[in-house]
Amino acid sequence: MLSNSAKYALKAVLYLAVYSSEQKKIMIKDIAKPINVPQAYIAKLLQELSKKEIISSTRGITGGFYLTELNIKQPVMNVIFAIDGSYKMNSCLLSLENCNEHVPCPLHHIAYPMRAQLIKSLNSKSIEELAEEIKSGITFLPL
Amino acid sequence: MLSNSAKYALKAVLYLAVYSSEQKKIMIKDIAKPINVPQAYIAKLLQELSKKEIISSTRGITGGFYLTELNIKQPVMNVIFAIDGSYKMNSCLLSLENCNEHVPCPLHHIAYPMRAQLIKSLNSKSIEELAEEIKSGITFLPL
DNA sequence: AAAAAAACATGACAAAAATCATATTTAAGA
DNA sequence: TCTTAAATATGATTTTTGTCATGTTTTTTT
Repeated sequence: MLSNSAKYALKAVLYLAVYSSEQKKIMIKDIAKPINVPQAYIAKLLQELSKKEIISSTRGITGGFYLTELNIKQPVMNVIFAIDGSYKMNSCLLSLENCNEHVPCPLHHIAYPMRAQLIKSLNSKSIEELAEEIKSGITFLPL
Repeated sequence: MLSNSAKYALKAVLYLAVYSSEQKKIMIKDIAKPINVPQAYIAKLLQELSKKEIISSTRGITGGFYLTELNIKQPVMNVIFAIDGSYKMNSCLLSLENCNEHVPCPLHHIAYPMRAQLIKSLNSKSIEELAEEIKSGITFLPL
């Protein structure tokens, strides 16, 4: 449903959403430690997100990763899609190609409604909204 | 959330639930084809399920796999646990060890209620109930 | 008792995912 | 313009997961 990579990417993006801005870029090494992900690994993921313009970055000294006002308004789902593609999230619980409302697999009625709801939530929640919840102590970033 | 192996196992068990009985054992080669899973692979999985007494089997000529009345009354979740263990199914969407109601991760409020609901359903639905739905054409086995 | 046909056990192999390493490019400051 | 410190690009390595192959044990039939 969600690759390890996507999970790591989400943690990093939320970290950036809380602690970075256009005026305050953050270096890869300062992201890796607090979110508890190997530096070289998260670097690769952030580069991919940057290329796809989910997040922003500048090179050179004083460079780093950050989120623009535009970046932070995006739905959380964008991060997941950028890393995993849409297949993983959208596929049926048994990974059956042709499971649908008209020809449902044995678990469809159990699993589909909840996945649909989850997808809806991830599409309607922005990165910013989640960041606000963290800032106000309603939710917590990893560890 | 669910390994490939668990998905294959579920398909096989549901196939047995629909087509087998103590009087009608089914050979591995006759299970593999209709559920569209490599024979050697599903063999290994069914042996594991048999050892853990989720399903039944007898050796020798006229042998095969089947479900007893007792086997078929089990919750669907048993199959998943037998193959994947409980961790995969129970872990938080971000796989954070210490995410819980009191210290929720940023996605907890979005994801947890749905996972809880899914787990509840998989624990309360028996293999038999799903098999009945297949028999009556409400749901469909793979392909 | 021997033969045949099934599950069972074990481990080898392959593919994918996760992780790590190295060299290159870019931007700022001296 | 040179040096430095950052992201970027590329690909190698490791680990995990999925797949396949081979031989062994068990049960029934002849």
